[in-house]
Amino acid sequence: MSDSPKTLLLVDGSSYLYRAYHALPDLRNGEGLPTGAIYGMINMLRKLRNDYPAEYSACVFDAKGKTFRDDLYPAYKEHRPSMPEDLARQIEPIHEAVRALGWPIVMVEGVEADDVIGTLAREASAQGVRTVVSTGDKDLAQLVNGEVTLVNTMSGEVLDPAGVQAKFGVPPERIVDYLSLIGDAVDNVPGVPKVGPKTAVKWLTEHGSLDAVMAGADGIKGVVGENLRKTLDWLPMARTLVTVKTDCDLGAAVSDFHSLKDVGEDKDKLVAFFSRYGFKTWLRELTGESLPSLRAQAAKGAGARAPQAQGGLFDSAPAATPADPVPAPDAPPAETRYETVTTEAALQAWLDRLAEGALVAVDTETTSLDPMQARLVGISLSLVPGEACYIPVGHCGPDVAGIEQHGQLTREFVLERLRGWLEDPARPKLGQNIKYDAHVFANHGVTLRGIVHDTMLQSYVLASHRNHGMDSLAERLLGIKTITYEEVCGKGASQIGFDQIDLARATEYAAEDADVTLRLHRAMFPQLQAVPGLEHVYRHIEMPVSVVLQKIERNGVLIDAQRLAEQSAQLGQRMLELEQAAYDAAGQPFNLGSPKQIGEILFGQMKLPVVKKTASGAPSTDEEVLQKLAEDYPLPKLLLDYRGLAKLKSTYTDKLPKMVNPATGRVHTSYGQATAVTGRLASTDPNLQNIPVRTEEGRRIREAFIAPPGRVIVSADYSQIELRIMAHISGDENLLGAFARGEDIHRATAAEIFGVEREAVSSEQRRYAKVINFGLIYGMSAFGLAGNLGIEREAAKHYIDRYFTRYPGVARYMEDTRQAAREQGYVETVFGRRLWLPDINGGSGPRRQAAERAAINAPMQGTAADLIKLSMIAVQDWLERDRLQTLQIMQVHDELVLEVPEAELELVKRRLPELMCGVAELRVPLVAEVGSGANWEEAH
DNA sequence: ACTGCTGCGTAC
DNA sequence: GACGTACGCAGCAGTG
Repeated sequence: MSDSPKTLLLVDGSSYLYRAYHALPDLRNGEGLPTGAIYGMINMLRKLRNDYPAEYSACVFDAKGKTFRDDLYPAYKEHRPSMPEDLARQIEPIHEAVRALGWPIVMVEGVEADDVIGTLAREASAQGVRTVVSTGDKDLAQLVNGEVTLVNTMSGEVLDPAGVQAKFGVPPERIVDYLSLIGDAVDNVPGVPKVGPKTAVKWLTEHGSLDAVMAGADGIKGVVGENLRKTLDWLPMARTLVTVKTDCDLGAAVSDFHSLKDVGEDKDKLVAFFSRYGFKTWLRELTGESLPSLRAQAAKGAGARAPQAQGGLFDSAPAATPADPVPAPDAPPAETRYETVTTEAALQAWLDRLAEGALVAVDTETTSLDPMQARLVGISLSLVPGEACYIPVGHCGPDVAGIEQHGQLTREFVLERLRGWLEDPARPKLGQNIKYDAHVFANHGVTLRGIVHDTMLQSYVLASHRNHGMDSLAERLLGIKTITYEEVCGKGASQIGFDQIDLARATEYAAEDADVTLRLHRAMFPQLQAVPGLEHVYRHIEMPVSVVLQKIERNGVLIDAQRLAEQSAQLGQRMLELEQAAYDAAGQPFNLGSPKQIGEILFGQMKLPVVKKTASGAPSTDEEVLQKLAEDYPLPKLLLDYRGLAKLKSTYTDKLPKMVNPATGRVHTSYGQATAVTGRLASTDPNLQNIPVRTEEGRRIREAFIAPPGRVIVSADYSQIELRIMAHISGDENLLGAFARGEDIHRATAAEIFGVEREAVSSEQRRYAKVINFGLIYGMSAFGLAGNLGIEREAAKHYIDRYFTRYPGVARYMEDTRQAAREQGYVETVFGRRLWLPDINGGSGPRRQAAERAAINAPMQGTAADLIKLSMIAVQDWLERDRLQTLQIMQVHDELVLEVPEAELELVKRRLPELMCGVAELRVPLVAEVGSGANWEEAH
């Protein structure tokens, strides 16, 4: 063994092509040519060159031509989809780039890349040269030994013999056996049916080798044993196919690996290439245009950033929506100065700048996406576009006392120095979804105050139907391709925490976020100010409610987990009984949770009539269908009952206890404030806006939403809010009159439609009227109404006509709204919130009709959302002003739920509905109904 | 194992 | 195609 063995670096180019193509977004250069795979490939080769200095290297690609495997097994790689067009167009450019970077390319006709790599690695080993193989393909793990290592450049994973053992459960020399057993679906090489990684490892561990497994096949029980015996004849062929050859004839061109030397970059070619494909950052590096020193320092050794967008990237905005400002195509790249703050002096310098009182963009990096669990890893700040700092406080390793550790200031020290500014309501702050950052600071005992702007909410108010993520906003409005979190931390199983990222790379990413947030504000806020209604919604509804939402989320709600567990047990018991009954009715067991299997039983075996089909053409088994079939057969009813119980158990009684935060003992939902296009909130993790209420069974879940001792739950909901808004907007005299007189609105509607006195309305008639009233809000057609009521379409049309005759203002409103939507491209709420409808003119028939229904619904749903948001702001303001102990804990679209000390109960029950009804003066009275109790069910 | 889609069902 | 806005479950197919 030599003191310094030489290294051969082999890149499995073919496997990386696909991975780079799929992993990266659809990048294109100025000519519209796809460049994502090219970019990924160059990036990867540069990184490899840096990480693994090698005396010899090559990039290996598959070549044309049949291989020995095709001859042995004609079905080899059959069914594999052909290469996507956009990738195929990048192959030639990739070869060109690889050559320009100085890498030898090896392609041998009739030999797969894997076999080329195997052969070269073996030759190298024979001559005492180490080999590093860079690949994303697990099959090559069979090549690993003392001299050959595998590296997955995209995940950073390095596999030596111990690594292979750890990853696969078998050593490298058993990988071939392992692959033979499980097969390779991608290459269309079958293994033993029903044998996956687990079974393969188990067998190989027990018997030692594939040969031994085959020899002992008779002793293996069960279906898998049966399958193994059936496959015995095939397995030798499978082994041959999955074995990488190490003795190929590579021809004269690559007679041995000594010829595989890096010839160095061809700068002229690279310059031409980078400019042709629009890789501006790399171009700048090559042509020596220096970057600002701090920026360059931050970028050192961390790979280049993605190329800048050049115009082809911008999705074309629907004609009717506001045009995004697009930067001039030849605008010079913005210069950036990003600083990593790791000393007391540097922190003080930033504190001095903060003291000047300008608007500051704030962003936090953390350990978790869960806002209540996230721990602070670093803070970034920006006061001037292009300039930002990153203050790391939690990178690598546990906390220790003092003001400095791991080359960073400690979290306690930084937060104490920043606390005065962070908590000062007079120091204006800006963020992108700053509600999240407020939670993070709160997790460390710091109350973020002075939140005046949020770019996510600006985007939402300007165009609620578009994306509001920072990366897409930056691209759309600034023409900047930002570093994504995924690029920094990876994704899926290989994702690592931000605290693991080195400070230079972390600064690049985090400081950019603060910088970009500030720049986005400067791009969007003037647009908001240009439309008074939008500025009003932003300033007086969205920004203040954001602060309230953060408090509500933090308050959380107390859950009686014990009670839910009991319910789960009962539900599970009854499900078992239903399951058995269903098996008996069907004559065989099947998965009751699988619509597909239900369909096979009902419509395949039992030949029941197909009532309707799903979107994909399969026979539907939804509630409506089962309901109908249940009239004539017993099984559908069992399935219906089972489904109802399964839903309750899986979604609610099992799930909610798992969502209890261990630190607070309560459930903390997150309200999405920029999710629903109409202005409504959305609740996630868990969704507390769809807790059952309609059935007796479901309502029991609400009994588990409780108050702690000495407190009660109070709930107040707006009565008929959307119909009231319809009356207000339409100005229909008849409808306004009914509300003014405080009538039961469905009864009044029934009296009008059926032409009877209020007192003479039957419950059936009232039910019809209720369905019609709801249908109107949703823009329902005669067809829909007929389906819903189970009546003829003609009859439904008759009722609708009758309705519009009695409420002509409503008919006028519907038509006016469609008209306005077509002319303006948007509709508005009473408070000026806009909903853009790109399909209202441009869309195809069905899409345009859907847009028309959305146009009719949005002003009502959106105004209701505006009203309850104003209520939440007013209620929170009142509670804090009067220093009450009452907490707001939930919002469910037209309902507010509070947790109230008994001493404040009477006050809250009186004042809460007053506040809710007083937030706006409409042409109809607003009515809120309030209730209280030991749990949500009692209060509702 | 992970991802994304389908089918279904819950809320207002 | 036919009723608007959401979230999330289990199953399942495709992919690594």
